[in-house]
Amino acid sequence: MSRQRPPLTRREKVEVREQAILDAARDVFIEQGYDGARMAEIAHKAGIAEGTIYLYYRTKTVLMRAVVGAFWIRLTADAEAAVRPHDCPFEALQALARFHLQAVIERFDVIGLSQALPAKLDEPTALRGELRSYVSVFDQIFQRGRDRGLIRPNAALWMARDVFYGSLEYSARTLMQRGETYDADVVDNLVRLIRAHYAPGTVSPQAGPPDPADAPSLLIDRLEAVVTRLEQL
Amino acid sequence: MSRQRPPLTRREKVEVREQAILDAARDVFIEQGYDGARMAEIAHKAGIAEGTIYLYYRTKTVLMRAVVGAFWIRLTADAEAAVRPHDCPFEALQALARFHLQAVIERFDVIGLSQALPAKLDEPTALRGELRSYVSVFDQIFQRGRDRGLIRPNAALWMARDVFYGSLEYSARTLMQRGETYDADVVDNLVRLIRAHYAPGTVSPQAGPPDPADAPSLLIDRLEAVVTRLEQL
DNA sequence: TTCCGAGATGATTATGGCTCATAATCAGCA
DNA sequence: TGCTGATTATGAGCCATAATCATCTCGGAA
Repeated sequence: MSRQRPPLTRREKVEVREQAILDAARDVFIEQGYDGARMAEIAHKAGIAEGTIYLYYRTKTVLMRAVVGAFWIRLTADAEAAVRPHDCPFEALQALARFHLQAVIERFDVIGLSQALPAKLDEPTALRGELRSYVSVFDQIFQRGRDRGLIRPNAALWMARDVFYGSLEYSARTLMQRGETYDADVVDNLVRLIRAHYAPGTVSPQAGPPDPADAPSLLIDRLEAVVTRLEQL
Repeated sequence: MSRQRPPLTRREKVEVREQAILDAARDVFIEQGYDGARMAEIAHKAGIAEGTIYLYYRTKTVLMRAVVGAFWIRLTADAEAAVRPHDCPFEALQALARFHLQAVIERFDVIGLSQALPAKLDEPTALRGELRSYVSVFDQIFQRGRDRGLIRPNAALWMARDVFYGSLEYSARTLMQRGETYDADVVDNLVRLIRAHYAPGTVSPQAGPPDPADAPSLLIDRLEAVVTRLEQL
């Protein structure tokens, strides 16, 4: 519709080409898998010659890493959007769990590629950043819950995170194997599970019941310790 | 030491060769990954010609499937052995969790290959049986717990299973990324988590109104959490 | 108009999975 | 113990495809 001739600078042209390659590569990788995808087909779909790809991405593996990285960045934005409306941490957790389970099932192929990828690259730093960003959406919710006193303060955040993402990923796999799709019960079960274990006051059944008589003196001890720490900042 | 000439029948010779190929393939696949592994090297290590491999395994993918399948069968036997001594279901669960986390960390490479594999095979039946057997070690323990009334009778077994294996697998990944190894706390945390949620009678604190008596303690919990975050800045 | 060089091209090379014509081996038999 | 047909092993070569590189294109500066 824009009648005006697009004044493409050199830099812009490069970016357009780069995006075209990325788009074509995404389609072909998803459809054919890593090994099945042929660079010739990607080049053809992007409307360039085969050799040109290598001016933008040194190898096939690097190209797929770029595709998968872009995917995670997009997914992170979507997850944040899904979580934003919820103020209550547990509602946010529920929303994130729903989003993640849905995403893993829908985009199973791409996510599968992500896991196969790191082994291929020499630098173990591959994808780390993107994955870390995605996963930290959970961390922020968990932190908020802790600040509001809805979660035990001594809970190890990373363990909770592992349970959350690990369970959902595994559930997605088994759901798909069984030929089923998204299952709300899985999400509910997981959120209740985490809630039960990380709720404050709920003394974990491992340690013995605290002696009520100790309560006031213990509280004062802890209070003094915290004040001391504050003073030292 | 056996002076006697081993009377190898044709069938026995075939089995020996098959095992030699499997062993060589396992080593090379682990060392080089699927794509990095060259059939020529596997053949060389097995002491046979390249073409001979194809008399035993039709393709490279089929060969790796055999390697991975044998691995899971062995792992299942080991897991059962680790669990056997424990009569109490929760002790058994703890033992299984320890074993699994250890195994996933030690054999991360092979297990990673397993996940990359199914996508490569046309038949979706690939590996299903072996994985199902391995995973059912958990199921048996959970069932026993239910029979003895230690676990809510209405609990969905497969969801518990997903949480168990999913959490451990994901934990193993993050532990390794962090350069750490086996961590007993992860196992303890998970077992307590499952115990808290699946114990009978324990109504999950869905929306438990906070007991006013807990207020001071909760306040300090929150204070400690905030200070901890402040310190980490 | 000529010239330049960054950028694009695709024929060519290198690699590795897989095939197949041929050779080696073996059990059964006289 | 030699003969024989069937079974099993071999590795040079085929082919698909990732990656390379000599060559070409073309916008813009002189």
